[in-house]
Amino acid sequence: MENIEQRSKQLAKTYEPNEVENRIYRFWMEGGYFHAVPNSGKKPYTIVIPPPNITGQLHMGHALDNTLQDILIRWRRMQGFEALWMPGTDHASIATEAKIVEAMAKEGISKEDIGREGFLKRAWEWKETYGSRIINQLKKMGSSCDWERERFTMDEGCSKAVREVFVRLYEKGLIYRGERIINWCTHCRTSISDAEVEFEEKEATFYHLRYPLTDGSGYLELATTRPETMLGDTAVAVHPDDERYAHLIGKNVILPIVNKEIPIISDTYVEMDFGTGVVKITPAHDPNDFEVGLRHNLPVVTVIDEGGIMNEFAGKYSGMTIMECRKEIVKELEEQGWLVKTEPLKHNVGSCYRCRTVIEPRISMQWFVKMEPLAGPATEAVKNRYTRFVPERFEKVYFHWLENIRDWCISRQLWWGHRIPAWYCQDCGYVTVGRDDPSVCENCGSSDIKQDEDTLDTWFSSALWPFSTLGWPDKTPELDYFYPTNTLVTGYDIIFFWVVRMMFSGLEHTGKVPFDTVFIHGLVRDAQGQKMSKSLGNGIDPLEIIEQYGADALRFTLAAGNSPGNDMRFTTEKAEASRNFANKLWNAARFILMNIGDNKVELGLPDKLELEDKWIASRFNSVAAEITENLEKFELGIAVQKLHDFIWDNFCDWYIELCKSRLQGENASGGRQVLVFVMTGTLKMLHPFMPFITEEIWQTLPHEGEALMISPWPEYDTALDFPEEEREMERIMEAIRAIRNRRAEMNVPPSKKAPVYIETAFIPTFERGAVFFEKLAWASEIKVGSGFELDRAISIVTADATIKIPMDELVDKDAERSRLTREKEAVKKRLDGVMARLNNKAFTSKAPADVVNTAKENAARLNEKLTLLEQSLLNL
RNA sequence: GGGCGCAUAGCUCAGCCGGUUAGAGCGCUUGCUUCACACGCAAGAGGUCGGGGAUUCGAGUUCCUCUGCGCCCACCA
Repeated sequence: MENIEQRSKQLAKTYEPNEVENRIYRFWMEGGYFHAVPNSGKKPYTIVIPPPNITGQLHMGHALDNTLQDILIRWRRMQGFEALWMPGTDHASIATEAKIVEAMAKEGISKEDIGREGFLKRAWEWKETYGSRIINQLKKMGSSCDWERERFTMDEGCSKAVREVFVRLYEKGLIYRGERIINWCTHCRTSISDAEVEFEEKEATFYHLRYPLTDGSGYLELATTRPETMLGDTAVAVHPDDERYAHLIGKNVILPIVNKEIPIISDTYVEMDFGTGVVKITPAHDPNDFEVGLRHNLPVVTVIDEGGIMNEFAGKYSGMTIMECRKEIVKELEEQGWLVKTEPLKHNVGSCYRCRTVIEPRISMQWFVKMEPLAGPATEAVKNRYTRFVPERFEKVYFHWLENIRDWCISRQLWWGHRIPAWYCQDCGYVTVGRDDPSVCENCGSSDIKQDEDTLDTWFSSALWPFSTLGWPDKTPELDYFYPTNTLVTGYDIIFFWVVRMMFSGLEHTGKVPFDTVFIHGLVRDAQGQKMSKSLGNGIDPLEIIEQYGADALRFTLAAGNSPGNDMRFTTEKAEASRNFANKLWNAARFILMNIGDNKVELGLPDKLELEDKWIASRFNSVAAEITENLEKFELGIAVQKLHDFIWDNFCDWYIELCKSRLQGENASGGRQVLVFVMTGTLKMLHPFMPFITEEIWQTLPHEGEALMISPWPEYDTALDFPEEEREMERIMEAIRAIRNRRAEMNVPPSKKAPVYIETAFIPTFERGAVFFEKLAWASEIKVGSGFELDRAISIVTADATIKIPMDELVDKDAERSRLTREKEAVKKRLDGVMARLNNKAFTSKAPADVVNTAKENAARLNEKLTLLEQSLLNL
């Protein structure tokens, strides 16, 4: 307390976030306030962080995601929950491996040069160097994660969970290995899952080719966008019902250039209306053709290798890239007369979501998770409301995806990741899969076994994140207490990648849903509404915003702009407005501190409350109730907006102003007490949104407890409910606004004070409020009563009072008359509207009582105002 | 081919269960060296809530339909 004066002197005129933020964050860390422990006697509330990639740098998406999580976790912590925000990072196999390979390339080293061991050593070093970068950036945001529990998807515990899950699923027959056609990225040189393929409509050329019938009776015309794959054609297909070709089914055609006989088959996969109704079948390089090939037992001829180069089966084209080969083939087909025509065609092309390289469907031996048995429970859990989405519409997306799900290809031809725990016996061929690394074949005992070279899809480990981080598969107190977690906060763009997989994994392995609520947010876009991206270079760096405006301003901007599930635009103008708000708050605190001076301030409200005290207390109270409700409903944007309005409008623009004269007089201590009470209470509610500045101010003001971040959340208190005083204050405020309005219209400067005569039926109210008119309505003198006889005065009419201000030289009776008449007409028009409703039997009989009552009160007020206006006109 | 979202003040967006005179920030206009704050104060202008129809005592809000943007999913080569 003794340092308040000292502190208040230190308070700069404008808030300087940078120094404050680092100091406050350290203070929280030293206090251990972020740490949550099991079985504390409190109810748990848990959020697991979507683990950022170790390659990552904080971008606006992270900033939004983490702001929302921190708001929720701080709020729940203050509400008295044992709030755990579980942090960590993801190894991000493809992205990380690509980065390391890239870095090595600069040194002229390739993966093969240093081998698997050497590569992994480098990768871990890389992780040690860069893995903490994103974590430090999250700290700059103010994130109150339990850093003592920080995890990594490839740490010992997570790896153990991954191994356990793999073995369990394998033993249940839900993981299998097989030769399938999968999505192959020729750049990353690995398979990727269906979810990792991004489709984009592209302009292509549709080549119409003709293949001659072997019996010499003619040709079969077909069309393709990929002529180079004809080298791997093993059939042509038509629809069984297609009369045009029915007589040809079973006959053969000669594959041009290759000069090989291939059969004409029929399959319902062929669309009769599309192209010529004839499709060339290349089982090795097209997923549909692969299926057709299976149905018809067609041979598979692979002509493209894993690097996107034509292989030895491509004959003379061997060694060419796909595009080179296409060019050559088309040229040759044309020369030989097999090319009928070309036409432009728009069609969907899949590309790798990491590197944008066109996906090459490719047959290879891979590991898969059988999805059908897992998808059912995941669907049911949401249908039965064990987990819900906010906003709800995303459930539809979730269901749809699960309904159409195909088996998940989980093996990756990468080194950085969890290596597949399968060992192949070189003698008997048996596959040994186990929790511990085997030294011999489980089947024949041979010691000549080799581990699978592949690693698992990154998402395989992230899918376990909600429980692997809590200790699963061990039965830990953490798992028991914090699991299932409560809220999962993420963007709609990773529902498929992550949310779905956590859902079915959680259900399969723990028997419980991993979280009760999935809170979905949208993308942060730039000022033009474009997606922020590296290639466009339009990204706004959150760290720069923090540097310039402060972390609180960044958070406020993101929170205020959040409407569940919707995208938002980020502009520096918004950040600036948020910074201004922080400064407003800062100065309100400065004002209070200056007025406290050396005085001791008792905590809590004073015994005797003035009218304005009851008004602000009552407003504060309803705001507390509303905001809590908004937060419960995940309406964070609305909540923070309400706080903003309360602080700026009610507290700063009115209450502080109302207090000013009182703070100079006898009753100053009560005012100081109320100021501190409302300010600290408001700081509590604002804290989850703007943690740094609120903590800093709170520490400076008289307070109870060691930190704002662990002080109790304000609750609605019936003792603070003063509806009558709120109405009274409204009457006074309306009168003050009306006077200000009139004076502004007449261009009367504040320096020109004038007496104010108030004629009203609410004499006690206005007598109590009289003092406010001096400062806020520039009154030189106030009289409250009735029947004031004033010769040259302007009249200002509210529903509750007629205010007269003598201003000889400024009064123009004609202007007054026309103004009052205009106002009268406006009031009359509105009154007519209300009366029309009240005279409508259908309205009075069908509308609920409170709506009818409001209308009646309204009519009464309008009536009153109309009467007052008419009187003023008569008295002119 | 399915599904979803958005369309409200000059700009960016709120607006929950339908219910007084539709809000905020920025911008704009006018005035203000008011002893917390010009990153401020006071006052103000600005909206037939995309078009049409329906339900209702009452619709920005519900339903249908149309238009325009945007997104997601899907194996017509």
